[in-house]
Amino acid sequence: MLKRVSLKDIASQVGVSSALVSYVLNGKNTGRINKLVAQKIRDTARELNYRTNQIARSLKTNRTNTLGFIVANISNPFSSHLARIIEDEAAKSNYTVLFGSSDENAHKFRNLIETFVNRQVDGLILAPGEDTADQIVYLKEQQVPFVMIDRYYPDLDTNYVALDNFNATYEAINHLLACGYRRIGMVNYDTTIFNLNERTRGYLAALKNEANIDGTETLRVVMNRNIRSDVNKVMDELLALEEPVDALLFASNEIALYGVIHLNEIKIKVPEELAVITFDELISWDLFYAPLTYVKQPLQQMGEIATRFLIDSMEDINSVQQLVLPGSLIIRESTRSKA
Amino acid sequence: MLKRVSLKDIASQVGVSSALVSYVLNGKNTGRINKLVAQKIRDTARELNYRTNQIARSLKTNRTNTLGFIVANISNPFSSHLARIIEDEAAKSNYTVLFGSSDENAHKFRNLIETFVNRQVDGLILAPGEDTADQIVYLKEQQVPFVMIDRYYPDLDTNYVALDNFNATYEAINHLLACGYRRIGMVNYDTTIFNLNERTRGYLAALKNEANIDGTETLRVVMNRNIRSDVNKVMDELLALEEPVDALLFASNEIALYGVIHLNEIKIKVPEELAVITFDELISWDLFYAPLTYVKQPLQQMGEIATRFLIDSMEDINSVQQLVLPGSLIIRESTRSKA
DNA sequence: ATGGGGTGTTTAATCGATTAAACAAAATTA
DNA sequence: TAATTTTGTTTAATCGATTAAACACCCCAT
Repeated sequence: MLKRVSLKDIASQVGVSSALVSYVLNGKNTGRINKLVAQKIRDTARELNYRTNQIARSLKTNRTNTLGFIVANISNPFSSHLARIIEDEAAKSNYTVLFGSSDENAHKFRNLIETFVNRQVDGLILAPGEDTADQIVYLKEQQVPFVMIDRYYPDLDTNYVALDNFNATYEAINHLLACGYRRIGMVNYDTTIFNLNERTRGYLAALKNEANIDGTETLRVVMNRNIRSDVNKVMDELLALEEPVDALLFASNEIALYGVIHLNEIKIKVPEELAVITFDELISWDLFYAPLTYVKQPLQQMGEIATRFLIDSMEDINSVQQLVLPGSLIIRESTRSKA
Repeated sequence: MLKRVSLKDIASQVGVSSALVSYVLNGKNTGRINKLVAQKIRDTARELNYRTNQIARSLKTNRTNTLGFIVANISNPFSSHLARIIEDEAAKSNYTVLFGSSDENAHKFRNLIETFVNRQVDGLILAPGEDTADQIVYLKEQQVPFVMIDRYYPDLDTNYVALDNFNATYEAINHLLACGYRRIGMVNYDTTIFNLNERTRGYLAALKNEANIDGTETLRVVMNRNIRSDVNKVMDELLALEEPVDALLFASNEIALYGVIHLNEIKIKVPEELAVITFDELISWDLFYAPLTYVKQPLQQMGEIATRFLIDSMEDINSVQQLVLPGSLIIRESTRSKA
């Protein structure tokens, strides 16, 4: 890499001190600087193609103008879409975003936090997985500004923005009931993650309150380690019940992907034999012959608000803001009303 | 953010100079340092939870141990998968990867390069879009180590690793011919991007050499700005020809996504009425009732090799390595042999 | 003429880590 | 015992930018 042009190079070329060059290029002390000299400095900077050495600047100012965003899984479209939104939003406030993917692994999550903190990011946006509460507490102790997105710990007094998972799921189930479905199953992860369990709670509450049905019988969980085979297994179970399910709610886009592929394999007709609802807006849902009904999350808002909350926290570490946002149900072919 | 622990803090706690602390923690000068003192320093560092200030280290060493990866579009699974591979590969050599998405926009591409260079990344991995040749030339002039991946300029003497697009496409067409299809169409972008045009070249060559067919008549291009409606339009055209196409090659996963959704809409049966081949391994291909045949790119290899080439270039800026890799055709339902 | 107020610019310390070179004390050799 | 090596540690410069404080003028009012 060619040696880069520094303030000093400009200074010596123009014949002034590097301090003056710094003042001019940063627009400080503007009142007093000789206009001709200032112009000369600017011209020379352009001519030499000067670029600030951000490393040196950061060392002195203790700010990197960088945010870290740790997603659960970068290859999940939910994460990559959010990443895109946050990147754009942060850019408006002159921040660059670094990404990391924890792959739902607490150990990797910890490493990423460490990496980001070592690189002196100014703040963190986090979608934490299981067993990460200690890390969150640590960040709070260290007074590192951060905000949680999508996932959060309700008991911890931290910034967060997330979907109102309980009500979003409640409405989804309500929709199925309104379409005449009664044997409604659900497939969720076996997890301690709050927002996923809120979905289960919404499912059970809707069935109970709206139709006096006990959903526990048709609720199934799958393990992250053998997600695909587990999904296949529990679906087979639910469809082989004495009174089989006639509708199925998948608690995540990942579960739904495997679930729908399995429906293709075992040639179950949607929605005639089984109605399907899932979470998140994926183009994949349109490749299926019966485009899937889904709970759309307000990604744009979530990303913007998270960035806002974080920046507020960076200005005042005591600022704590929390928000849950409503989802919207996008109704399509896969939940057509029962004849 | 709490004031962080520095070398000096450890030094004063132990009662030695910060130089000695630096030597110990970096394992230099190991021969001469008193073992007890060294242990004490290490213990104190742990006790105070010391983390190197990478900013300060970078300023001095002129290395950030950071690579920049600019993808064409982070929400394309091709990109995010590659990002994941490169991240893991780079980590093995102790590099962190920063990501940026140019969204196929030359202006954004330029900005990202600037951002990364200002932040002193040690090297760049690039998937450049259209009109970016000037940027590539600039990087070469500035002697910034970089490698191109997936996309490259054949005329520029730079590092790259990419798919052998010509032969991969040739084989895909050959497969269709072998299955008995004769009216084989192709939908590609209207672009100057080399690797995409190689696909067109492979398509035409295979038809000509293997079956003496002139493919130009069934070749269609779409514009990036209205990609979805263009895809719909050209597909309708090809299916409405006097002699309609009985097979279709989509030149990218994005085109195929829209294309297959359209087939759902207009209820064309795959493969009975139309066989389909696409590029890239996407889970989406399995949501379609006739799982799609596709050209699989050797992503793992591409990512590993690109990282390798880049690191070689960082050690010796004159090192230039180029490689094209074969794809593999994954044959499935969407190209079943004609009865 | 003297002191006060602008104006324009420079000096010098600083951020935290690295590292060549210097130094001091102990150990070894002559 | 004096000279030399070895051992253990410190000094001080450096990376490049920032910025408070100092400085040197000039102008003007008392």
